[in-house]
Amino acid sequence: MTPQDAPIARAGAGAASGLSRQEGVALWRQIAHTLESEIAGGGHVPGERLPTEAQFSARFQVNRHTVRRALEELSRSGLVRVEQGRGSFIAEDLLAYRVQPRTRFNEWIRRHNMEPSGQPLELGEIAADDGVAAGLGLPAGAPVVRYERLGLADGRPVCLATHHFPLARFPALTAALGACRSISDALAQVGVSDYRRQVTRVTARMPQPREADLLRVPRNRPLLVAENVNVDQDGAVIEFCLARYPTPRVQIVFEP
Amino acid sequence: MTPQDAPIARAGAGAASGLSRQEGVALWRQIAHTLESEIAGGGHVPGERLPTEAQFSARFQVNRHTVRRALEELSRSGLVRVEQGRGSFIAEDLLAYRVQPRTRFNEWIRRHNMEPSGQPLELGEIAADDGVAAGLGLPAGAPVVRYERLGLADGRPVCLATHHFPLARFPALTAALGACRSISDALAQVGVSDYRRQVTRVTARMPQPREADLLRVPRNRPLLVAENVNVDQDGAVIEFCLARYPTPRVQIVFEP
DNA sequence: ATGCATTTGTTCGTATGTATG
DNA sequence: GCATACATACGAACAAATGCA
Repeated sequence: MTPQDAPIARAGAGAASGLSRQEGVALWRQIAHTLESEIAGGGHVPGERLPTEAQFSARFQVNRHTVRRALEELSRSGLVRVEQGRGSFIAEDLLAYRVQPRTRFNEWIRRHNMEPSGQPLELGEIAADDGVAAGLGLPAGAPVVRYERLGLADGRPVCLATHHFPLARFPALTAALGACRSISDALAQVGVSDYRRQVTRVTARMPQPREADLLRVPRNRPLLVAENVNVDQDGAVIEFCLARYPTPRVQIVFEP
Repeated sequence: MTPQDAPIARAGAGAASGLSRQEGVALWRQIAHTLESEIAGGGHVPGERLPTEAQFSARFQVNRHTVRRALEELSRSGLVRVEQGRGSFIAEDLLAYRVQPRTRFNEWIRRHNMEPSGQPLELGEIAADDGVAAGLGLPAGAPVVRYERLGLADGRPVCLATHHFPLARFPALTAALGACRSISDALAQVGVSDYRRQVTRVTARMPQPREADLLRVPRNRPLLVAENVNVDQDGAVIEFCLARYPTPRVQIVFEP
C-alpha cells in the first residue's frame, strides 16, 4: 500500500488517510500534494466547491490546522480560493492551453472569459544561440530579433514567452514590435498576414528566480516549457518561441 | 612573489596536463575539446556524473574559471548538463514523445532505435475516483480495471503509466492484462482491434517518492504528466491513462 | 528539524598576450 | 614607442543549492 494510491486506499477500509507519517515529509505537504494532483488531474469544474476543512480533516485523519496549512499553500499557488464563511473553491483561472495551428494568446485567454493583456519586458537584436538557431533553421550566430513578454489574464501572469524572429527577413520588425500591442499586429506590419503553428515541444523544469518572480509562482513549483515553431503560408519558419507556463494553473491540451 | 609567476612554476607539470600553453589556442578550448572527445568517444553512460570542477582544475593544472569556461561551452552545445550544488552530468539523449492518434509505447521507443520493455507493477479492479471517472465518462465510483506499468527503453525507465478501463465493458480484461505482454494485445483479446488517442492533457508536477524511485530521477526534478483518453472505432471511451515522464529525458511533441 | 560538507554560481581584483591605430 | 581594447588566465571570497547525517 503506497501513499499515491490514496483514492484506492479510501475505497478499501484500512489505512484510510493515505498519508505517511514520520518519513520526512510534512503532513500538510502530502495533503497539498494529494489535492493538487486530484484537482490538476482534471474532471473538476473551475468554481466547484471543495469539501469543508472538517471533512478533509476526517478524510486525512489530521487536525484541521494541518488541512488549513495545506489549503493555504494551494491558495497561494492560485489553485483554490478560500472564502471565509463559505468554503473553498477550485480557482476559476485554470487555463487549458489548446494547441492548435492558429492559437493566439489573446484568443486563448478570451475563450476562458478573461481579459488578456501583455507586459513587454525586453526587445532587442542578438545573435542566435544553438537552440534558437536550430528552431529557426538558421546557422548558429545568425542575427535574430528577440522579444520577451509576460502574458496576463485578468492581470495574473499566465505565460512568459521569449520570441525569436530572423532579422534577415524582418529588418523592420524590432521597430514594429516596439510600436504594436500584439505580435500578430507587428508581424502584419512587416508583411506576414497569417501564420500557423508547425510544431510544439513540451517539457518541464524548475523556474529560475527571475521566472518565478515574473510568473508569481513559488520557486519549488515546476514550469511547463513549450518550444513553438511558427511558419508562414509558404511553410517558411518565421518564429521560434520559448514559452513558460506556471503549473498547475496552466495545462497544455492536444486534441486533434 | 606575484601570482602570475605560477605558469612558469608549473611549466614542468604542463606535460602531465596534456595542454599546450602559449601556442595560440586558449586553454579552455583545449579542455573543451579534450572532454568532448572523451565523452563522444564512448564508454560513458548518459546521465553519468563528471568529475567536479575542482578535480578538473587539478587534472589540467588550471584555474577553476578556466574549467568553467570549457564546461560552459559543452553545456551550450548540449553535451553536458551542469546543476548547481550537484555537479556536471553527461547529457541524456532526448526521447521525443510524438503525440499522434495511434501512438503506441513500443513503436515510440523503437523509433528511437532503442529496445522497449515493460515492468508490470499493479493490476486490479477498483472504484473510479472523480478524476478517473471524469476521464472515462463514468459516474464516480464505477468499477474500473487499473493497471500500472513502468515503461523502459534499453532498460532505462522512461514512463510510468496508470491505465484505467471500464470494467463493465471489459469484464475479462484483468485476466487478459495479466497474461499479455502489451496492452494492445490484451485489448485485442477482449475485442478491441483498434483504438486511437482522443485527447492529451499535459501538465507538470514534482514526483512523489515512489515515482522518483521507479523512474530513477532525483526528487527535485519535475515530471511531465499526461492524461490521455483513448477511444475505439466508434468513439466510445475505452481507456483513461495517467502517464508520468521524467524530465529532461522526455519531451512531448505535438506536430499536426 | 538543524547544521555541516560538498559543489556550482557570482563577483571582485590582478596580470598577461595580442591586435589595433 | 605608446595608448587602447579585448580575450585569456589566475586568485580569493562569498552566495546559493544540494545531500547527508
